Amino acid sequence: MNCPQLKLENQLCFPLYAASKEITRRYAPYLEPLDLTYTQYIVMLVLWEEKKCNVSELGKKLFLDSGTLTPLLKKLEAKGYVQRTREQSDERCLWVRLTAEGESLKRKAASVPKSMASCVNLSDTEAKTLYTLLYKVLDGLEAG
Amino acid sequence: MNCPQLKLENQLCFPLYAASKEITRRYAPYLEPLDLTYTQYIVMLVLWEEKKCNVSELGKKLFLDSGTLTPLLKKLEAKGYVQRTREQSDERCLWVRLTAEGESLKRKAASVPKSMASCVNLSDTEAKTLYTLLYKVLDGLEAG
DNA sequence: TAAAATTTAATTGCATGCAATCAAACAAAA
DNA sequence: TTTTGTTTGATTGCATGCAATTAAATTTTA
Repeated sequence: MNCPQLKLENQLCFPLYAASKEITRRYAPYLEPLDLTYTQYIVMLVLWEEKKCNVSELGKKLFLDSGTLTPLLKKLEAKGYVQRTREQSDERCLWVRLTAEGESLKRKAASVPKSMASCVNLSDTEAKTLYTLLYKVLDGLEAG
Repeated sequence: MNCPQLKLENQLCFPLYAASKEITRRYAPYLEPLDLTYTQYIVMLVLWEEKKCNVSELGKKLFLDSGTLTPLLKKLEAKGYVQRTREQSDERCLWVRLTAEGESLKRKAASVPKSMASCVNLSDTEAKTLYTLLYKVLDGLEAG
């Protein structure tokens, strides 16, 4: 059976999947000194901006569910980077806050984005186009 | 500390990571009737083209290592889709071949790419641009 | 107010992914 | 031929990811 649409080279999903994995793998050496995995790193990115966030907000921002976040946040707590505390008035709500150590880690992380950018072989224009198209895909998936 | 480069919205990696995950998740309902996960699906894509492939070739094409492929291929074998046999002349080499059932699954898979394309909210031109940029990233990572 | 529905995390089970290591088979060199 | 190195998969251990379920707390409704 001849089926061009089933050829690997005709899939859009595949370079997306592969590039994502390879990029994540490339982050590892830069994140290792911070004792962070890539997923832990993007959680910290949110916390460095927000200071305080509950699990469902984190999940919405990062497209991650509680099955992923709960154990990950417990690990960040074990490392001493965050604190997990229940809301008094509604104990279903768990607040995640940076500790002083977690806050100070931001300084060490500041150089990571530049290091990574140098690994990606795109011009500023190309990077911006890619960024826009990826968010268009994401928004489309959220809507659909 | 004010650090714009650490804002989530200024990361290129993040929409790449999130879009990849969401797309993979969107595939699940279309692949479920074939009894395939997404990763199993892309392995089958290669085999539908190649008929016969060893583990290292598969890994190179799909950016996956043996720690991922070995158990996955054993599952495909358990489902009856592939056959794993050692090369006579060099027993380190393991050939993966489609069974008749694996081959016939191609017919059922033929509609998957179109279904998925309808989930992605991009014009043909945008999709082509995205494709090109993603491969540029991938090639750059392989080279660097 | 009592029951039903909703919200929010946590848990469970399964499937990746990958680094590091191991083991077997083969190839090259001394 | 023995040793050394290389290639190829397999194994192990850790960290995601997600669907489905559960449990607790709160809100809505009858």
